[in-house]
Amino acid sequence: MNSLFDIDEPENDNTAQSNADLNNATSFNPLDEAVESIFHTTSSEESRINDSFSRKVPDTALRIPAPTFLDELNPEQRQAVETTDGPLLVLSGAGTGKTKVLTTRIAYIIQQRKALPWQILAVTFTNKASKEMKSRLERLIGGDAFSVWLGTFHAIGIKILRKFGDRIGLAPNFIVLGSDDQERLIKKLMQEAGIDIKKYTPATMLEIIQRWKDKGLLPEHVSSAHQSSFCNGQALYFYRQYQQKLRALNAVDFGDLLLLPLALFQQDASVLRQYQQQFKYILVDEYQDTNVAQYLLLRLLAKGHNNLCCVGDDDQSIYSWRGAEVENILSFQTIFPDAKIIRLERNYRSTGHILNAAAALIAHNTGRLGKTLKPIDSHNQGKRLSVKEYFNGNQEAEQIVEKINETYRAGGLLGETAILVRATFQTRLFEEKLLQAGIPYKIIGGFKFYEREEIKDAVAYLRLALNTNDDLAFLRIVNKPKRGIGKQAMEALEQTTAEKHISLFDAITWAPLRPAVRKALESFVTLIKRAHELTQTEKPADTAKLILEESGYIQMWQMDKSPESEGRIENINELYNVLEDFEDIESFIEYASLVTDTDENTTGDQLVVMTLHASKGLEFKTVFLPGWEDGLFPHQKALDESGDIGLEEERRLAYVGITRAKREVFISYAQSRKLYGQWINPIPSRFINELPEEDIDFKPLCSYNHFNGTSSQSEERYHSSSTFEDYFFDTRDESHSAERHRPVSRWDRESVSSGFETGFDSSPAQFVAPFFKSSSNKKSKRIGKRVRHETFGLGTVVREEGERLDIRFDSGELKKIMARFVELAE
DNA sequence: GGGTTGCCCGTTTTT
DNA sequence: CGGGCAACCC
Repeated sequence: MNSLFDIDEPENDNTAQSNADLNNATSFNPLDEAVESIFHTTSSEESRINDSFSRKVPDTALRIPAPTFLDELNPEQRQAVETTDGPLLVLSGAGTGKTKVLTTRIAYIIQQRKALPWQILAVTFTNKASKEMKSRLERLIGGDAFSVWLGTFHAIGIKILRKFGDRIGLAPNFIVLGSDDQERLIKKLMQEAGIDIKKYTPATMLEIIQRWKDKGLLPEHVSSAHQSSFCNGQALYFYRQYQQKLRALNAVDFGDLLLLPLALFQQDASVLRQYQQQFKYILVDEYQDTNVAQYLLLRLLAKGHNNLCCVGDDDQSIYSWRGAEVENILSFQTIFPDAKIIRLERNYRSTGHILNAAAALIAHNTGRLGKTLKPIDSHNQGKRLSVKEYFNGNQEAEQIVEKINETYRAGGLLGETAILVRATFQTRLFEEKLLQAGIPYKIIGGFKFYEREEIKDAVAYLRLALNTNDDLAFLRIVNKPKRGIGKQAMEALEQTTAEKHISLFDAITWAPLRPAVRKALESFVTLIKRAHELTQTEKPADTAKLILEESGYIQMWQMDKSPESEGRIENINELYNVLEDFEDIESFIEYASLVTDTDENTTGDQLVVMTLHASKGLEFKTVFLPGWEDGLFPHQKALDESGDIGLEEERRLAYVGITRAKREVFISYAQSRKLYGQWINPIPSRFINELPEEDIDFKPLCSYNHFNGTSSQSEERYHSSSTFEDYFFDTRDESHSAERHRPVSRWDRESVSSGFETGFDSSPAQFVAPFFKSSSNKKSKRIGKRVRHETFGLGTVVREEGERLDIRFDSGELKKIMARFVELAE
């Protein structure tokens, strides 16, 4: 068997036993009260709510108004709400009201007194989604919404581990590691083992480990079928080491928040049984993005009452690269033979053209469950999708921003518009243009608040103040600000740590240290001890303020004269604000380790720019989809690494993008794009060809005067391009254009390695990949080399044709010179 | 111990 | 092109 968590195997003693127990479970269970008291003792606030609720059950239930909320549902939605018992899969297409179904379903279950709020488990993927669901549920049923077990998979996992983690050797105050801590850890392990970090990167190693965890596999469960050849097959060894290290630190990573509850359930059937009995109804959002570990968790928990309702859309599965298994949703009916399937196909969001185009696109994928989205107003098709070609990425950004500016100035709302890109680097251009145009905007998913260096550092100070055994926090800040602690000192500390089995912090007392270093470290110890006292007496925000000031950390940034330092101090002040909302530092740290971005909600009327991935679940009146170029979208790496599977996922991403729009879609691509400082010339995305002609309005660059019927300014705009590049591409030799659309991917390093000069940027030389592959396709050894000519002086080789070189001299002149007339200049 | 240079490499990223 | 990091030098 692939996993020891394979729940269909009866020989698994624990599971078999719990199965037997569960078959005896009834909908009313005298154990409920006991279970409740077990589950609600740590969080005082929550237990208060739950206790008062449980005492007032009949009252509260009666006070729930008649279910008028059912009247707001269409027949399919209503069916999805009323089919409460047994396994149910709700195939919910984009914009068909799945959140409404989920929240109404919870309300309905409670109203029908099929379960008490805390007997319902509702899991989402993002904090944002759970927040949204909680507030909508509150509108339906009031304060009871807070008693429902509603949260992300990871938040649920943490809750379970805090309570029962000790049964698998995890102290209740374990810390949750962020990705940087994880990487640091695995890197250290690999270096200690003498691995060439360059060749086998810690990030890749972590990814392999993560995939195992996603599959619910502990090191001892990794069979040959799951083995990895990475790093000469040593990945498993490092997985084992890594887990040991985590345990020694009393830490878990994100994967563990799913994996360890599984391990716990496997090891301690009584714990599993308690949860199985508690959760009478389980609801899952975004089921298409669950991984195997999540699936196993759900299956185990649902064995109690068998009321599992999964909502998802296989066409929107875009996270397989992170371990999500579309298979979970595709084979739902096989796994649960008595499962009902309900399709939600009435789309309340988009126009006919948008839905047609999206449907035609996604129809190119195989292995779908299949569904057809129908618009509410089938008579009005709306506007066709615009597909537009631009000279280059710069012009694309400029004109999209210009277009947005027009509607903005005409009184349109920015909040109804989004620019959705494939890769984060694309946001840079838009940011620049939006800034110039003075349009309020928000880039989502760029820098996460809690991933910023200064925030991580501040949190590390708090962590260490709370627990001096937190070696990772220690490592992060021991020399920040500089205290003169270097490699030598750290090695001494680590050695002492290893010998005496004590923390790095405690090792200071024993380690052999040079006097100056000892003095520095001892005052650090005093500082942290004082910080610890502060945590006992002061409020969290004041504690943080005092620690960061007394440690000299704030001063460190104040002294720093780099342009970001001011922002860093602002961020720390923002952190104090966040801390105001917390009773104690422990709960803040937990929050900080689970929440990735605080500022997911836009303030005021702002345009949003974000990746397609980040846009899932959102909707906008107008959506811009720039950069539809083969190599960028679909992304070359997805194609290279996963072939047709990768292509299909990219196509689903395109589907997600299009279906975000209510009214208008603007797809575009550029003939040239700057990548890694060099120009490349991609071809239009193959997805564009998959859009039905009757749903789109295609505007190629060369024929703008024929196609543009709406605005007379358009022509002028094309010619008033503001950059050298625009001008250059506008006037360049037309003989190249015939080659422009050759279906050759140019999104790789090879294709940009040869090129010729733009002719405008004299120094340093800028390269432009040709529209065609250079006649001699062999790689050139001379391009980019600095050379000296007797009369023209220094220059850079920009093109090579046998012995004939094109050289851009520093004077700005471009000349053809035979190689023998120049010498290499070093 | 700390600053500097030179080389490598570059998706997406709910938690 | 630019960030990150390791080797290298003061």
